[in-house]
Amino acid sequence: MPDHAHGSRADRLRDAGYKLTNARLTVLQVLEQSGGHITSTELLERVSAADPAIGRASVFRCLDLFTRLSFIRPTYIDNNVTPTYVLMPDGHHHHIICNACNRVIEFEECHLEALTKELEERLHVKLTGHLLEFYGLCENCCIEKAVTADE
Amino acid sequence: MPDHAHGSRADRLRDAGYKLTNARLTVLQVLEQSGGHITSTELLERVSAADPAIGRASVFRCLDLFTRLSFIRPTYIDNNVTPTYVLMPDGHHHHIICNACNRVIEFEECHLEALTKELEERLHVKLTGHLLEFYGLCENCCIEKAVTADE
DNA sequence: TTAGATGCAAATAGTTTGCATTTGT
DNA sequence: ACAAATGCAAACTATTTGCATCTAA
Repeated sequence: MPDHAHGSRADRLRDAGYKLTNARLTVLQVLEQSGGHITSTELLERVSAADPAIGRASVFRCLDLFTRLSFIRPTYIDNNVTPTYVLMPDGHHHHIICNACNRVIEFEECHLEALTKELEERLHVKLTGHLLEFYGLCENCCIEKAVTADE
Repeated sequence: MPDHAHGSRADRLRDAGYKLTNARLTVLQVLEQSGGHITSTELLERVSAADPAIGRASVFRCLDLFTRLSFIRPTYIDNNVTPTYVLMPDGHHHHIICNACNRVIEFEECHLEALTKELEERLHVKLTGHLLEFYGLCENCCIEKAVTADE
């Protein structure tokens, strides 16, 4: 078997009662090498390149499973294209999407620990992760818009 | 023309240079009557019921446009189903999605004003809205899981 | 050993496109 | 008047499903 160095998530898979199959480990590896954002189309290509024996359906079954386990979350980055899956390394992820050029700017801090705790207590829920998306204009598009407005 | 009582958003449409067509006003009305969440399939049905002359393609074109204008945001609530569009009344929206039963619990407060301001200053961006999604287990599913674990 | 997972290929269904026609401004 | 927007229906494409086979535990 090839080198699959992703202890933690594979462990979580096994602990939840799922088999550590080649398809699952390969998809996991491709996701983890994606740098945080990957579309289903790109994922299909890369998984197929890594191991042509893995079928398309299995890749989609992995995406389902990993979403249910909060490893990833599908979201729409480019409008009306195939979904983009974002990795949620510690159960959460945050980014800004530019409405003009679709650039994605990531940031780390969210200061949502207090809100998480408050919601869990008030609503009697157990929270395992979150996704925070801001929408607006990136620096470049702010400048362009200002220039356009001047003309 | 029927009663289209949605001043603010229609105004924003016009101000951005878009024509106030029957298709757009009807889709806007259906979205605003949706209570905050609606799938593209449901939307198509309701628009068609409201005015059978409106074509499917126009509805999708509206969804695109309204997303670009930050009136709505597509998201995946049920895993792997048609996208759900959430209304962002004041540019933002927040909810909790139960990973077990897919129930959506909305909440109002997010305390993100300070973070918004900080990001705008630090990254030189202009932010117009945000979506915050928490994932986890709702009260019912927490209880069920506890019961199951006891058996 | 065996329930769970896979790969395949066909079926499905949501969404987009091209174009002639209509409509808001 | 005329650019923008529409409706239609055909084309597309991503995703799902059914089933025989395989495999991790």
